[in-house]
Amino acid sequence: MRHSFGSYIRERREHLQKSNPRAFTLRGVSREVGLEPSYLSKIERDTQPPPSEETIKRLAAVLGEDGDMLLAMAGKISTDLKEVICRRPQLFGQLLRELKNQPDHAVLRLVREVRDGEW
Amino acid sequence: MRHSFGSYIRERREHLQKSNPRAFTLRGVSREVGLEPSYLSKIERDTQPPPSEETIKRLAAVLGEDGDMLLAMAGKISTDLKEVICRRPQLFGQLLRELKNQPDHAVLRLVREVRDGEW
DNA sequence: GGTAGTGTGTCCTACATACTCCACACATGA
DNA sequence: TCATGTGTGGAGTATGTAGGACACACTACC
Repeated sequence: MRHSFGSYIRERREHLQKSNPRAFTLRGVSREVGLEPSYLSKIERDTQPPPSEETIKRLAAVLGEDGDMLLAMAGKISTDLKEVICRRPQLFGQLLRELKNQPDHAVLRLVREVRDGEW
Repeated sequence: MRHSFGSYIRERREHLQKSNPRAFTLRGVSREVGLEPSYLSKIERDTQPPPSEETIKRLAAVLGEDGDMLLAMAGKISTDLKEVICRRPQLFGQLLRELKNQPDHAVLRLVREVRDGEW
């Protein structure tokens, strides 16, 4: 992983700040997300571990980032995905371990297969 | 889910106890797993929430159960699977949400496809 | 030269997690 | 009858999680 959670958030926020200097200050974003500025500051500098799943999702929404990806950078998985797996743990466990070392395009092909119903 | 985590553990342990009365007492298993008997007792009666991932895995080994399944009953996912997903969160997120409502046999077919390299 | 807005440092807290420790009551066989 | 083994009850503890409160220093503006 090239970026830690915090440094990525900071980079993204500062990027957005370039085209909208007033809204995307640390204080602006923290207000929007519903956090204390000092807390977000510590998160962005990786002083503090990443926040909770819910907070990460709100943060993703405000920054226009993908929730699953941000959660992954925090080492977490969305509860709705967790439920999918927990409902059929052996089945999906097997599938995921099988796909672990497959290249992206192979997995993607599978996704399309299922979606387009080619079976 | 027909069973809670605790009641399932208890049932499985008592089943094994039938063919091996000395080894599969609550105290015997708790010693094997490395827990206090009172703690395991509370877990089996769902007084206490399920234990940690590591403990669940040791418990699964002692009881001859599938780790992923026991973890799932506790609402958890093995860290190795978590890592697989966190490495490519969007890809696997998409796949899992696509497969969420597919029947078992369809998913199983996918598993076999990948394993047998039919592509 | 105040004041408004920026990020940051330090301390604190409430709650959850993952257990242990010790005492107890009951049953069982020697 | 008494030591031994069984499950259980209640209390306590250590560590982690998820933040909040508040003061501070710097900058820019009027």
